[in-house]
Amino acid sequence: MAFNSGKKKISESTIHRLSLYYRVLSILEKENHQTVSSKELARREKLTPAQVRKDLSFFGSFGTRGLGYPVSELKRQIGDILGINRGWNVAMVGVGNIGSALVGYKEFQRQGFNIKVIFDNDQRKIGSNHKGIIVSDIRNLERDLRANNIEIVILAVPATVAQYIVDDIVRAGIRGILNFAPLNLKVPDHVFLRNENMSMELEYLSFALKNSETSKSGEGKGHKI
Amino acid sequence: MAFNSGKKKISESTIHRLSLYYRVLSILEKENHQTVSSKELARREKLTPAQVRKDLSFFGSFGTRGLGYPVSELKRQIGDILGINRGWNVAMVGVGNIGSALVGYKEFQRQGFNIKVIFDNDQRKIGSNHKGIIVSDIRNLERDLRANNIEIVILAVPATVAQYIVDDIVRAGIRGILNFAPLNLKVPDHVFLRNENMSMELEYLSFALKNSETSKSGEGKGHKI
DNA sequence: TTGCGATTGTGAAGGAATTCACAATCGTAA
DNA sequence: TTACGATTGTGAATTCCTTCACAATCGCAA
Repeated sequence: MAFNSGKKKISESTIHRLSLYYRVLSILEKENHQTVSSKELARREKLTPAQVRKDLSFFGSFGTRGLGYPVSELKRQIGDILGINRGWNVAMVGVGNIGSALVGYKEFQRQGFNIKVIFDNDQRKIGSNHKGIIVSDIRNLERDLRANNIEIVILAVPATVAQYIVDDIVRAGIRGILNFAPLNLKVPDHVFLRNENMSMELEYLSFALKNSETSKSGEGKGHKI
Repeated sequence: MAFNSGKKKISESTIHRLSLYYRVLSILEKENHQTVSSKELARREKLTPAQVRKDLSFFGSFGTRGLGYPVSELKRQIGDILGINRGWNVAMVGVGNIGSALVGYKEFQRQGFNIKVIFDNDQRKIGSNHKGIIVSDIRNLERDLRANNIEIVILAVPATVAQYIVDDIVRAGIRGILNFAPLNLKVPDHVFLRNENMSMELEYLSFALKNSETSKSGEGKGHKI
């Protein structure tokens, strides 16, 4: 393929799978593999080889026929596509249960998401040290987001106040928000909002277990009822 | 529609959307709405009314033409479909950052997932009290999972030990596992394993932001490159 | 009791994502 | 220098998912 000149639609699932490939490639790199085939990549992620090749083909041709893909090189390329090689300045808003756990979550840093500022409204927390970062007063949200060149905000506050805070965040010029609060937030069109709903997968398990009691299902994509 | 006699394939997305409907219905119930139309439900979740109706139609016909769906009744029905009304006994394995945050996560209980036991291998944590639950020694994993009739396990341990622990969990007869460790675990066919990958949505944001700099995209499903 | 606006439930159509299938092409070994 | 097994990249075929479009039918008002 020539180059990524033409505009193509990339599906959400493809992007999510790139994340998976990236993670496996990191592991393969540590295990000193030089190359990897679409077959092996697929096996590790429970996908088909064709799926892997198709996903990658949207962005270019990274492999060598007969050999496979160069592990480190492909990892770097996917990192470029996802935009995680460049690194991002991230702020955490809310240092309750979830928020403080995520501040200490190594995986984020490893993927290039650097938490630079933490906000809370609790006077007892403000000024305290969380994993080397001093908690800021949420009343200075807009000012401190700008001062630290924050590009992405992770929101881990109670649902009751989430919308007000999002409005502030948007006003500060932030265009990427990851929301952990269990509600649907409103943002302008130019802002990217993603929701992390941790109950969802538990509920899927619940559904699967409930229905497997009668109709013993294997590992297929869907479920019989 | 008659009844759910025939076996139909239900897609993963449909189940995930049921979770969304359930959450919105809980909110509508609190706001004292008696009925809700597919149009309104769709608006709140940024879906199409047809999608909402089709999803529900897989499981029965819950609405009234001209009126919409009865909020509380539909919520109960979806709860039944997802299997969350009956409640589940859940164990948390690993009380590090993520694990201890999730133990205190109210949303799980609210959806019928009751954390009954907590395990860790750290002698300093074993015996200590986490949100009213005494941390058990992971060496008693199999015994205590059985003793407490645990049906679902949430795994929040370092990637390095996750597979060993999963093997134990499977040996204890558990058939539902929610994994937070960043790796792909192997389980037998009869066990349902779901992965929660919190970096994934951040990486999607990264991709979206990176690509929006040039090709200003709106709120469509996919992304141009 | 009839008529009307609103909304569901669902086959059929349309669109999107996945898989198939194979030509192209690599590294390697004789 | 050629022959071969392996593997990619990709149009075409297929499968899966979403949206359309409309008959069916409800509550309500006159």
